[in-house]
Amino acid sequence: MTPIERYGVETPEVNKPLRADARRNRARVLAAAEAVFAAEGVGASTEAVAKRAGVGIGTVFRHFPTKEALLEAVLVERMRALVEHARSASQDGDAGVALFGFLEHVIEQSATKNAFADALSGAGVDVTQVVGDVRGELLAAIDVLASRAQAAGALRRDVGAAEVIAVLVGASHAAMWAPDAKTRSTAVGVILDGLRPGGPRKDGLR
Amino acid sequence: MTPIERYGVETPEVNKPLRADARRNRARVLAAAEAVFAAEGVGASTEAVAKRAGVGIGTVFRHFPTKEALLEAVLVERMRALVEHARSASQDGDAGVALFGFLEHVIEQSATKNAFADALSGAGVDVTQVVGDVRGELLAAIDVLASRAQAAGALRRDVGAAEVIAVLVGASHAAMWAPDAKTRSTAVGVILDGLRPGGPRKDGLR
Amino acid sequence: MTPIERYGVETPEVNKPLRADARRNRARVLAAAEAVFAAEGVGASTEAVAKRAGVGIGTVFRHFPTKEALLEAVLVERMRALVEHARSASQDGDAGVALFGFLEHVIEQSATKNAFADALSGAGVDVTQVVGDVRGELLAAIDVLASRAQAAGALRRDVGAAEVIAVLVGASHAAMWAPDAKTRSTAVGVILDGLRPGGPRKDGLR
Amino acid sequence: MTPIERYGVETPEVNKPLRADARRNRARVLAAAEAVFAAEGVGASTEAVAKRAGVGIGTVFRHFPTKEALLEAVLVERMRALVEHARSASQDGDAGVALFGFLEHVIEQSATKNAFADALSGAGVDVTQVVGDVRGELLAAIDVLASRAQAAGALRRDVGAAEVIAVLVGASHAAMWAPDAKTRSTAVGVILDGLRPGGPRKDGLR
DNA sequence: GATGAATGAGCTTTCATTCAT
DNA sequence: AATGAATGAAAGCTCATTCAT
Repeated sequence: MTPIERYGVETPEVNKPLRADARRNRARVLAAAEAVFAAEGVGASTEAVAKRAGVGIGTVFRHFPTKEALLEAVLVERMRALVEHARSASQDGDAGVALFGFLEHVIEQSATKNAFADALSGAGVDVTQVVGDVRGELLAAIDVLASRAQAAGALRRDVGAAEVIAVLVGASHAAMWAPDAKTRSTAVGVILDGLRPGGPRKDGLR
Repeated sequence: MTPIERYGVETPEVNKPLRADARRNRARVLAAAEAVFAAEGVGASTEAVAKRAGVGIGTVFRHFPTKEALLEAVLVERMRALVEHARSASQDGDAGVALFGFLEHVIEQSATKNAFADALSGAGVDVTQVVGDVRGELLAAIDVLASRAQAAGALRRDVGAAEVIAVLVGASHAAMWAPDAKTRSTAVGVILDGLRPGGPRKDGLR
Repeated sequence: MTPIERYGVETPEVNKPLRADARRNRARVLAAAEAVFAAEGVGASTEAVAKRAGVGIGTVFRHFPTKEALLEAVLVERMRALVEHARSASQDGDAGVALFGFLEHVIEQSATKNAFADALSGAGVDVTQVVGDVRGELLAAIDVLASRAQAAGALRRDVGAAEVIAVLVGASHAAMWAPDAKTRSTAVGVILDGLRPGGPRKDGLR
Repeated sequence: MTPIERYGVETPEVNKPLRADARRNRARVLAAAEAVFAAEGVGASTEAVAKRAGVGIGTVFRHFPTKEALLEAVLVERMRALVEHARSASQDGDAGVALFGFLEHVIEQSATKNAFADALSGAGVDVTQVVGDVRGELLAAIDVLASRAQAAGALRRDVGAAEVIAVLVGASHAAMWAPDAKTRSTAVGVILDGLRPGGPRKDGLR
């Protein structure tokens, strides 16, 4: 379910046909912002977002009253997509495949889409209440994946959802930093290996 | 060789006393830039750096012709410190302790010092030739640590210096993202565990 | 005749019931504009007026094609109220009480209602033809008050309606400027005293 | 003494020759602002001020960090001029001529220079500490004029400096409002007459 | 007729960079 | 060599006005 459809949820049959264009524009602005910020970084100008969305700059500010609000909305959007993905992954029969498949998918995207990993870390934006809500949902969704994986013996028992996310953030950045595909693949493999049981050394090395 | 001494390179014969203050100023500006950018992010104004250094803004631009050059110099400075640290760590008797001690030290700093981890990843700045040089030095220094650790059986044999750095970058970001000390400690432990031998699963899961 | 009825003038035959809401809206917008501009100054946004009036911004512009037209309408409205007041004051038996009572009432309001005095002076708005009509009516109404007061020996004979209004404008601003009630009362008293006979010094001081 | 020379006071002989141009520019910006705001009102753009001063817009903001600060500086400048004028007027032999000459001079300027009278009333700008200081000086300077005039029997005894200023503000606005020279002259005369002794009517009309 | 979303010129403000002193 | 005043190109944001619904 895309965020656009959420609107439909609150307006089951018909409500205000007036807002059809507004809705369309809000979605276009959000998509444009996602693309522009991914390509040029959060320093990209709001004007660039407007141009990309094919709307006037006033329209951007009508929907998102400050640039920070826009950034936040993009963040929330990205996190929401993660939540969706995590939830659908939980349907997978094999709990281990479900968890690690999800993690690898996210990491893969990060390597491509500049600053996608930052969606998880808040990327310089002061995370507010709104983000807090989605963050909770993400934690819950990943908790499901993690618990099932632990029950199936595919995940270390000493980590919770928060730790899994932290490791995911780390792996994403490792993937972004790696200069070539081979390094990236190996480094990510190493990090994810740390999550598998057989885990913490018992030899006292640390 | 400190970055300051590089200036001496351009005056092979004698170091004129005239340049004493220039040298001092360059160092002060660099230190100020490091502090200011760490505290306020790379968006901080050059003027703020000048003020912190106690010099006029013209002086900053005399030493670093653009803001990007200044950022780059800070980056190089940070990486050089890493190189120094890695080199001195190689002196440690226990190769495993040497490597992991170094890694944990760097990660610890990252959690504290805003954007220190970004020094390794280039932090939005287009890394140029100059950085390339230091990066080579860092790779070499870490290669020494890694090789010795592998010889001592403390590090997986399928990773090289590049992979170790990638994992380090990842662990640093994981540490930065973690909301509390316990999560941070566990997540970092998990990631570093992945580097230890006993490594890649043999069960065909990946 | 209220400003609302002017609409009727354009529909000489019948007042279609259709226009009932339009009329109501025009009045609500005008009242809202008066309140908003008084509270926030003429810099207040048209949107704020619409919100206060409980109508869409499009409705405001339907009734008043530009912001200046809206300001002008507010001005006319205020002046019309003054005219009404002056006319009803002329009914008073004592011509002196009628005039000075009117003046003091206007001044009192000025001290309270931000920029009320500016209604008389045009307050930065280019006064156009429409205002000119009401201004004529005001001059006439005050001329009646002044003439009667002069006949009764309560007003200097060397002033006409224009001068009385000028003095009234001055007294209003003096009242607005005065930092406290005592200063205000004394200053206004001084200014109005100048209007009473016994008037211009004959001692050659000016 | 112009505001420019005040600088000289603090730098009796030589000090920082560097600031010669800065001083010149500050004065030019201030003069330009005074002219532009007088001509177009306080809504005039800062850019217009810069253009008029023949400097870049950055220069305006270097000297006055916000537009409000610029407005305030203009205000202070105007008030300071008033203070100077009042002080030099106090030198006049005839105390009555000194006071009324000063008042008429100010009023005359108001009629010409748009919004000059507003310098006294704060004209929509939130008056801050700085303005407060000058206001105190103005009160003191006018107090001298008023006291001397009262001693000489040229001014009502029931008014103080605050009341004189309030009346002055009123007279200025009356002058600004008056549509023609004759009305202006008469109205101003009437208001100033109220300040002369012989003052409050004793006939019980008020 | 009413609505409010869209528009874009224009405003204030910041900041990297230049250059006269 | 150092200074900091001057510059002006953006950037974020507002608001009168238009127009599709």
